[in-house]
Amino acid sequence: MARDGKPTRDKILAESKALVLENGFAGTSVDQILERSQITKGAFFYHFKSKADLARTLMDVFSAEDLADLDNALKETAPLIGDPRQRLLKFVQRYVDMMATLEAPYPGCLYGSYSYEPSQFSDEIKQKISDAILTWRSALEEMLDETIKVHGMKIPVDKKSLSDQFVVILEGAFIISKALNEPKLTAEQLKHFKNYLELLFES
Amino acid sequence: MARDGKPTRDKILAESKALVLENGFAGTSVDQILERSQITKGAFFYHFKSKADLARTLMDVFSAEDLADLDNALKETAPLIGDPRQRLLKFVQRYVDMMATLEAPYPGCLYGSYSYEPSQFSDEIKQKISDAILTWRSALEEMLDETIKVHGMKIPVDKKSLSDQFVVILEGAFIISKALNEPKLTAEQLKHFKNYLELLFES
DNA sequence: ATTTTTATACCAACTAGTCTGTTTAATTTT
DNA sequence: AAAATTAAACAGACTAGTTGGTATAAAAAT
Repeated sequence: MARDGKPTRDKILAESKALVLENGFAGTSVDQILERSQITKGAFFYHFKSKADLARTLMDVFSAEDLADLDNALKETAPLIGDPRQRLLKFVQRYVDMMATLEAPYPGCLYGSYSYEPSQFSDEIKQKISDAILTWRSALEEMLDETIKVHGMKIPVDKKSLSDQFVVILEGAFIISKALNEPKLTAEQLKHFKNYLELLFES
Repeated sequence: MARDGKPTRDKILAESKALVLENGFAGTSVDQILERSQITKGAFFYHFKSKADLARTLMDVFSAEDLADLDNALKETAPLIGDPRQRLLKFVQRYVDMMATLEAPYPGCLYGSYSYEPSQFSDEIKQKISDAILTWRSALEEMLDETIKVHGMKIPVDKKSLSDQFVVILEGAFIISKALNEPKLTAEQLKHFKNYLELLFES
């Protein structure tokens, strides 16, 4: 048999992700990755056939984790499925709580990072980002549908764009939280989204 | 005296900004800027003493334009100062209308771009970004204060973070709009912020 | 009014160093 | 033995920045 390459590969992925969020992808050199990961060039190119291959893998891993977390949030709130309004609010609250624990601004989202240097990435990668965002849209739209069925809406608003607002606020809050160095800002912003939903679906 | 260098300088700034939003700052080479601007290296380094100098100038120009536009929006809505709720809503609607005219996703905001490769920029530049965002916060907070004095709030919410939400939604919407290639998304997202304010300050 | 000067604006070629990626041979771990 | 990794040299393209010189146009001097 042979030795296990997974720890090395995981270390490369973790350090690369952090570096990309600090420097941008184009601004991160392979040599920087080697230094942070404490590995050699041979090891890097053993695991990734190119820097572009790393970019793709980073996004694959990130989006898989992101969507797995969405899935968890849906499952955790599934018991409230009989009260869709409560379920929706609980879902949002889960992310409020998550962001409220941060002691430093969230280091950033690869969707946002990649979107600000789009020419560096292939269409395949951009498609993956788009797919992930649309998965969030669908998940929230379904919860909204159920809620509207039961409660109606205080004022008529566009359902699709309301679904998008969750991700929009997250992405925006990550940027502003970093720019102002205010770790709690993201949780506060999500709380406003929850407020908005509460006002829209008053009981 | 001598010939006028302003057109050249302006061309460099315009093309650089576009390139930075496409490739990121680190991902944009001076040679690329030369090619797009149809100038030579000598001309570039005549106008900017380094690439870092360009980064600083780009942000100076961008934030100045951004804050000038904020100032315009405040002045345009100043006649409604006697009805602070209407003024606030009109202020937001102005940006809804502006974003609704876009036929392609907004190319991006330099605050967001710079925030996703923070190591590339000096503290001075980051301070400029922070100052600009805080200026937005103050402007909205003042309008909110006046509105609350007259109308109160339907539910108690944090005023400072509510002020921030305008910029948060803009930044987030720029990213998601680009990622999904949906030009109208930004206007729709701002509309939700307006809805939220209307629900908070029902008459 | 014509020539000369001057500061600015700009160009083309060059330099020193960095970038990603390759190669090779030896070594370690299971 | 097979897989994972080190170490180091190397190539070719690209990087930011420099240099020495030239073009332009207005002002100054004649």
